Amino acid sequence: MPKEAQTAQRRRQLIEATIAVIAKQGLTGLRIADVAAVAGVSYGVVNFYFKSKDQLLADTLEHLAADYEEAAAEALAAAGPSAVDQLHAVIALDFSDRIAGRRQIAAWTAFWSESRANPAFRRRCVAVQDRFLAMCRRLMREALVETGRREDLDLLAAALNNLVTGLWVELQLRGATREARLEARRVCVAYLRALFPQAAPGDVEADEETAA
Amino acid sequence: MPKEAQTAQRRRQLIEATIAVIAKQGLTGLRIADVAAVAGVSYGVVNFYFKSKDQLLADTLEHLAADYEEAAAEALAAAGPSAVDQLHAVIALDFSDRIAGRRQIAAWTAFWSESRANPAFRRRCVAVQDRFLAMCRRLMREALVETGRREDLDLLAAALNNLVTGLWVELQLRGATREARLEARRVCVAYLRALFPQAAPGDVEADEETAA
Amino acid sequence: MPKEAQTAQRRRQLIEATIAVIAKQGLTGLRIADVAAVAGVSYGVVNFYFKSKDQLLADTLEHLAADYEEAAAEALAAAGPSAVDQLHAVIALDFSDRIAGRRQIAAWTAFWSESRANPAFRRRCVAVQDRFLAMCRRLMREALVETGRREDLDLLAAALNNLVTGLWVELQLRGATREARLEARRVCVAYLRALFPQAAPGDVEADEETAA
Amino acid sequence: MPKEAQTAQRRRQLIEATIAVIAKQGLTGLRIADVAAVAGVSYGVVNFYFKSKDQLLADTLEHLAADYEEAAAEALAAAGPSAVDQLHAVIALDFSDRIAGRRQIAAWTAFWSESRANPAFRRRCVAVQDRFLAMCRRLMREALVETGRREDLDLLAAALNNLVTGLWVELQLRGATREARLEARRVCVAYLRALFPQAAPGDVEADEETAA
DNA sequence: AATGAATGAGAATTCATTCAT
DNA sequence: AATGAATGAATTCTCATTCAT
Repeated sequence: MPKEAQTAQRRRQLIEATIAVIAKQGLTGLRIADVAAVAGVSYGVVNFYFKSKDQLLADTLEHLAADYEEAAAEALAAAGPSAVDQLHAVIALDFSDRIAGRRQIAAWTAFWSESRANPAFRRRCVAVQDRFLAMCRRLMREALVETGRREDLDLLAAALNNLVTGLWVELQLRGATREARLEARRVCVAYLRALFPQAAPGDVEADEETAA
Repeated sequence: MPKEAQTAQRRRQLIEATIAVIAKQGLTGLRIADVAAVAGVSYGVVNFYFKSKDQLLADTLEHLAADYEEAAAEALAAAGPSAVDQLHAVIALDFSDRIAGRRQIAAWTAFWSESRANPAFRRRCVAVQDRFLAMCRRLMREALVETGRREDLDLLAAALNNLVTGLWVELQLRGATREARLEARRVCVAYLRALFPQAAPGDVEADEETAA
Repeated sequence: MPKEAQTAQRRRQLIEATIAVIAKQGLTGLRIADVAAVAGVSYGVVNFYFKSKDQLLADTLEHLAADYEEAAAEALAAAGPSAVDQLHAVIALDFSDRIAGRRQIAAWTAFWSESRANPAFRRRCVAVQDRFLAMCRRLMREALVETGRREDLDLLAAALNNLVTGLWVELQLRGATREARLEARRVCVAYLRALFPQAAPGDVEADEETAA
Repeated sequence: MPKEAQTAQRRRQLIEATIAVIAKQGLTGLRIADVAAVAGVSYGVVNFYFKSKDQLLADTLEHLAADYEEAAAEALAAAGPSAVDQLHAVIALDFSDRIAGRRQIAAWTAFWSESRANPAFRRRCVAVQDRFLAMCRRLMREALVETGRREDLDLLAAALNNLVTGLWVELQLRGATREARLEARRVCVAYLRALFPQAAPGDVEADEETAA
């Protein structure tokens, strides 16, 4: 393996260990030594690849955010052309195993909670939300052209965005099992159905395998 | 002042200082010494009134939760008899200064994020959510009797619940200013309007003073 | 004891322990834990009274420098009115037990050696040297008025200053025993005698008890 | 280049880098990695050519000392036959660019300061001083035969020795610029003139180029 | 020979907790 | 009750040294 790839691989491994430790012990219980232990390396390695614990956390958030944004782009590209279908594709992604695994959700909620104290966290979290909200607005605008306009469209787009966020907190509180994620997705779908009664959404259960 | 009341007062003062410090420094940045400094007492006092830092945090969450539950009961009692009005009253409370102040929101998100690692936190947070969800279900069931049934009522009630949660995270990320809270409330109201188009809600602006 | 005095006392105790450890282990071998052990306290105490190791060192240098300047002022005040007598008094001080003890000399040479890398050290060391040089110049100017002018007076004053410095390094290398300090003083006196042959200096041996 | 010569060359390169790093960061700030970086090699190389950091430092001191002793022998050989001339030649060397460069002076003062804690350092530093002192004694004895005896000759020879040492500390504190070295040399020359008024020394400025 | 990733001992620092005053 | 000095466990970070490539 070329050296750069190996470095990237090691960093990724440590970041994933970090997310796992946050999920298990919370951000307040995160110890460099535990990260190293989970990654199966000596703890010196962590400070070798990340200048400091702060840097490790910043890079962890960046990894999480970039992964989400990438997955969202892919999901949109893979979905059908209808705006409603695209909304459903995004919702499926948001509660998929890849994106909304127990560990990722724990990490996201940790970063959200620290974001008032850490400007770098805040900026990155807000950037993700901004993009997600813009996407929701665009898709809902298109969907409502198809199904009939509403004057409070931006508020309803924000509601979708924040509904997803709130469901993630719920998953954090109750455990992001496969069943819980499916139920969360059903809540979102119910919301979309309430808004777009005419557009028949795909069956939640049926989609799951594809999304996971 | 009788001794017990004075003790309760001191504890409350320290708990509020704890919430303020969490808001400023995050849970990872919370130091007993800072709590004491904010409360204007020496740090020995904190260990005098709370067995340990863990206990201080548990009591802080309890304070937060009890305060919310009490305020919700009051808000329901003060609202009109219509289910839709009661829903609006709860929403108004959820984004009021008393309940959704910058500091409280920061504390709530912190407790949520640590709840997987701390069973005591988890239990208390889930209890609050359970009650809120039950209330939403009951009120929406009643509201839908008034306005027409839906089969996915429980999902829509969960959506309301989680929408509020998500909006709190949004407030945490973007700052819980008065204007931001008002906007969050508008999002909730838009959701309710989408569900109950017939029921004309009160004006958001007009309510604010009452709720605050 | 009033609280402030106790704090000052503790700080002094730790600074003296620091000097002792530098003398024994060198600056590179200085460990906070050793300082605490020598002072007979737990190592937390060191960070309690000094924000950091750097601060401890800066305060140690300040202590050393202030002590020297104070002792020099006292020595001058106590000496006779003749400039030559004052020069001899300063020399006696410079090799006295109080000022040129084994430990102090080790500390001074350590600070000198680090002064290029540490601007704060450099400033303080230079300030001491500046004052000492100014004093030498003034006294030698007066002494030479008494005994006959020389055009290279400033150079000869600098020589006295640097001779003392060099003798301190010599004491560091060979051990600042009482006898070694006495010998160092004899070297200085020989220099002064070479410059001021007419002015009969006091006997080195006889002075020692007074100076120590 | 034969293998052994290449090895010697590499070692010299690393030793010079060590001296440069001591000058920049002090002995407490010396890191193997910095030495390697200054030498332009990877840090593994340092441990390849020197068993340990301690060994690197010991070899650095040895290099410094041997270089000085060699240069002194050359300077004496190159000087005229008169003892006073030889003294002046040694003084010129002591403040020459080759011997008293900013970096060397920083290294010497570092080794002096650590010499109480490190017997190997102490022995080597003392050996240099012993030889220098013996040379001063011999030359001054001869010079005084030429110009008239003094009973305190050994003390005056020690004074010369320590004056040079002290001036090096001064250069360490104030910066060993060309001008500062020239001034230091003037101080020594003034001292020699005070001792040997009859022996007209060469002009300090004129000598400089030869010495450097 | 050279490189630099990996290791882990060692040191500084932080900070909750204790307890004498 | 309140204070804050003292303690020392726990943690981060540094960096010399090892060693596989």
